[in-house]
Amino acid sequence: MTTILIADDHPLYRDALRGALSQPLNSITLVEACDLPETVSVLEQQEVDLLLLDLHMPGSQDLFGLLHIRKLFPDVPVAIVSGTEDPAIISKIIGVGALGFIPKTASKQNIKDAIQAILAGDIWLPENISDKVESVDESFSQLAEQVASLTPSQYKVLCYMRDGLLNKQIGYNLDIAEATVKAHVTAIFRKLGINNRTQAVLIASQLELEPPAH
Amino acid sequence: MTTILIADDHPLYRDALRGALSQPLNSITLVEACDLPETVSVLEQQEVDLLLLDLHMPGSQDLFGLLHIRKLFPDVPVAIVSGTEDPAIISKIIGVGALGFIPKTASKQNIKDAIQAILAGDIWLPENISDKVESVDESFSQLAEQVASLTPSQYKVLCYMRDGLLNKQIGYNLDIAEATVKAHVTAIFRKLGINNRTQAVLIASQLELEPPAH
DNA sequence: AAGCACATAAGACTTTAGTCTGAAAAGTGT
DNA sequence: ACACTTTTCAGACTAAAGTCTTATGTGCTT
Repeated sequence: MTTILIADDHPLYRDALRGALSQPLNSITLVEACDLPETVSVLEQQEVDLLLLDLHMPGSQDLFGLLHIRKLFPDVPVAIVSGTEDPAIISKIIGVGALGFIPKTASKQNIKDAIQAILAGDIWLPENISDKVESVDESFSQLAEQVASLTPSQYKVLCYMRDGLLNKQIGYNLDIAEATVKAHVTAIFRKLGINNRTQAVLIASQLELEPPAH
Repeated sequence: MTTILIADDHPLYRDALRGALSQPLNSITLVEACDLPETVSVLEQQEVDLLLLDLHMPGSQDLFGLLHIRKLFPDVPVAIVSGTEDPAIISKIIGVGALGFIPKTASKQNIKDAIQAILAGDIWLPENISDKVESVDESFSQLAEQVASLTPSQYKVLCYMRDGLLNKQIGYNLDIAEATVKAHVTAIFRKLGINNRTQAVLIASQLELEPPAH
């Protein structure tokens, strides 16, 4: 019995994925989520054998969200579903720990192949670009490691910093004291090897892959 | 007599452009620049009838640099040369005031056509994507307008802010007092409708179009 | 000549940011 | 049970950010 979690904010595409999965694969359980917090919540509650994650979900923040998931649930295989087909971006996705990349233009047969490969422990990429995917450069993987070393609370604080909030506002949102926020901020700076919040915001927004579409 | 300025940091591609231009068009003068400050310097010194601008030049910062050029020299027609072919990005480029977009994969004939069209005052786009280019949404064009309203000094200060520098360091780099930097920073906040530097950095980095390649 | 935008900057001030020390509670894994 | 990490936060402090006011000089426009 295999459990697959579909995390995508687009209901229609969730339907399409469900359709592509239910037919070829039997004895699977499908679970769905439409934003990042919900995805985390599902992963906490039940065992999941494969996560199909859309990079552009609300709260996901592209690679930033993927790093977060990888950090919290290192044992859950993750395949990224996205509309992008840029080899440079796909390289980074793989470099950050995803086991596969499924373009939204993939056929049902491709999706089926991909999922079976990933469930078997392989890395799966679209054929036409698998040779274009290179290993990411050292500075990026170092950055990814540093961001991945953040604790969940530190991650949340960094998310709010990236939205331009003051420490006081972050504390209000997370329902903790400003002193605690400051403690987290200092810890983040240490781990990222920086010394002010502007640099932290820059690092966080470097993990965005596309310009904001809205 | 027509003067064309080629601004591209890649010497080989400058050569290629030069080759594509010297043959079909006669009675033109070619000038070259390899980074943004040099481009500005050339535009200050001589009349230029067309600027072929690479978005990814050192110091250029993508749309940020284009906005800067458009602000300083609103009468100089600008065509963007870039490797991207993403319609969303091209839409923004046109929305920010460029008169044309020439993909780096364009043929000599295409380049010739493009330049003649733009010199004649038309907007030129690659055929295969000209129908996919949409008008950019209101919030983005409003953002672009606000950034374009910055004075040259304010632009420079924002550039340094975006690099994570302190006011004191910015003052040292620009050889002005920290008090002056603060005055500029406050003016920038007013124009952008924000109240702290984190938000300024976010706006500036939203005008980046691709993740840093290096 | 007068007006205007811009750049420069000092002074005084309030508010955030950020560090350091220390400490207590809660959870995690062995 | 023990060690370890994480989260929480206070107090005291230094540094930086940001506002407001005022002012001088320059260059450009009308």
